[in-house]
Amino acid sequence: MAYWLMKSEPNVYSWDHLKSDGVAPWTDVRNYQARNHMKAMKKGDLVFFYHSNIGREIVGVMEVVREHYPDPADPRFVLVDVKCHRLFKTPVTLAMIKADPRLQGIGLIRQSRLSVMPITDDEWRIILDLEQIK
DNA sequence: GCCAACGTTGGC
DNA sequence: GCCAACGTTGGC
Repeated sequence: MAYWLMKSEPNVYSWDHLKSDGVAPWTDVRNYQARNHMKAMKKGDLVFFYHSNIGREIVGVMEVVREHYPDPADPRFVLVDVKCHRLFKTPVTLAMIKADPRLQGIGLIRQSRLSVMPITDDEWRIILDLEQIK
């Protein structure tokens, strides 16, 4: 199983929106690198939900329930369907991630504009640790 | 194919 | 509101 992180501005589409939608397509990715990551996602993969701009924190974990299919709004890009898996007890903030020497290689820091990125097993475990610590 | 101009993302 | 990073566009 692989791990990922996807960003959304919570005033546009937040964790609570997904929670009330149940299963929903992840829309509006218009970057080829991000799209390629979406194409690599498999059913059952887990995905950190990051609130960008407002909050700047990982709020929970989603699960991929449908693998990539063409975006009807622009067939050059794709959608995946996701659902909420588990809400964090406390969000893991960007500040916490930046302050952790073990997470300096994470895409969230290295490629701050990328909205869909892979997360290594180590990074995944460290972030779950940070959730417990706070 | 290069690169300047421009637009977007997202942290601060 | 500013700006750094970086992707895209279009002229040549």
